[in-house]
Amino acid sequence: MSLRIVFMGTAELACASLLALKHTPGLTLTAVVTQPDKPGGRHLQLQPSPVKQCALRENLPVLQPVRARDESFLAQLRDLAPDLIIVAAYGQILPASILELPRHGCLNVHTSLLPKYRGASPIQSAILHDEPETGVTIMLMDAGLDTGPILTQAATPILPEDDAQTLHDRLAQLGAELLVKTIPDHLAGKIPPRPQPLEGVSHTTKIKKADGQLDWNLPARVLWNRIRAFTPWPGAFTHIPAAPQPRLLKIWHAEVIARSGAPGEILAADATGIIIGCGQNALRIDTLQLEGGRRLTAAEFLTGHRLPAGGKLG
RNA sequence: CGCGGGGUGGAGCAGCCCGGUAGCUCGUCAGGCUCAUAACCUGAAGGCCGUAGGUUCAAAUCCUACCCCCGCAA
Repeated sequence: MSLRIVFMGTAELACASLLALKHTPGLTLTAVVTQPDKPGGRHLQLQPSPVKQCALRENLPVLQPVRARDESFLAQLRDLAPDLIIVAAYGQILPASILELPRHGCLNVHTSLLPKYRGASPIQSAILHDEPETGVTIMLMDAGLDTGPILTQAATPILPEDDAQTLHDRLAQLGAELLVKTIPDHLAGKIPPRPQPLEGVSHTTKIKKADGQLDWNLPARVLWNRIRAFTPWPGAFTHIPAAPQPRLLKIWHAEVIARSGAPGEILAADATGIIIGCGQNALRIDTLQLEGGRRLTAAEFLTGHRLPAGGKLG
């Protein structure tokens, strides 16, 4: 008798887990639940979520309730009679009525080492806080926000070359692997759910576009972490002086170097990078993008744009 | 029809408003200088100016449609 599973997820992060479940023998994905298509992209056209696209490629049935708490959806879910629900980056709070529905409960894949970084932006937060490592947690969901008891965890170091994208990809993979390893043990009752410690709890909030604005008065190390945390979204940015008005300049990649200068000042600009003074030390920008243009290396950028030393960014 | 920027020799940009010899930085190639060089000097190659129409004596430049890239917003 195959185990009946309903998968609930929306963001790209969840796709790896969905695929892993799909290819695990002994499990039957009876439905994939994801958020409704939303207008987005350049012409605000309706776009299916990454999970929906993935589910359709895998020929899995898709449900897109506007509100997961609605009675009509609950009725649908009951008809599916899931033994287990897996939730990953779904984007809606689930009511107790859903959490209590499957006899094996609802498992959540969360990309942090809980109880640290509960909430919306665990990956970015770990980078911003200069953590040496982060990881994924598989937990049994309860009514709170990422407060459920822990089943399993796996850690991964945050490397200097990591940004939110690379870390996201690695955690998505790690989470998927951990998930399929955890499920059989959980079903067999071999994993006692471990309540989250009260010590070390922290919360993250949704990242806003404005968070990407770089304040050059901050130490280079802090800005470096911001750049990595906000790549690829929302992007770390500053402004370059221009007429009639300053132009948005996105910073994709930079490194901290030992050098000092006025915050925001262009200390040097050559093929090896564009060096900007910070509150402490300096940042050497390697990869950047002017609004309207594509992403360029510092060398490419400088062949077509003048950035005289002494100019100020902000 | 959400707002906006852009497609110009291999790369990045200027020129477009005020139509009329396609320019700059870098790269490539050749030669020179040098102990030497990614440095410097000299020279050369390389472009149907996104596509298709239109206006005009003449279009990269003005008009129309389409394709593609990008920023904002979501």
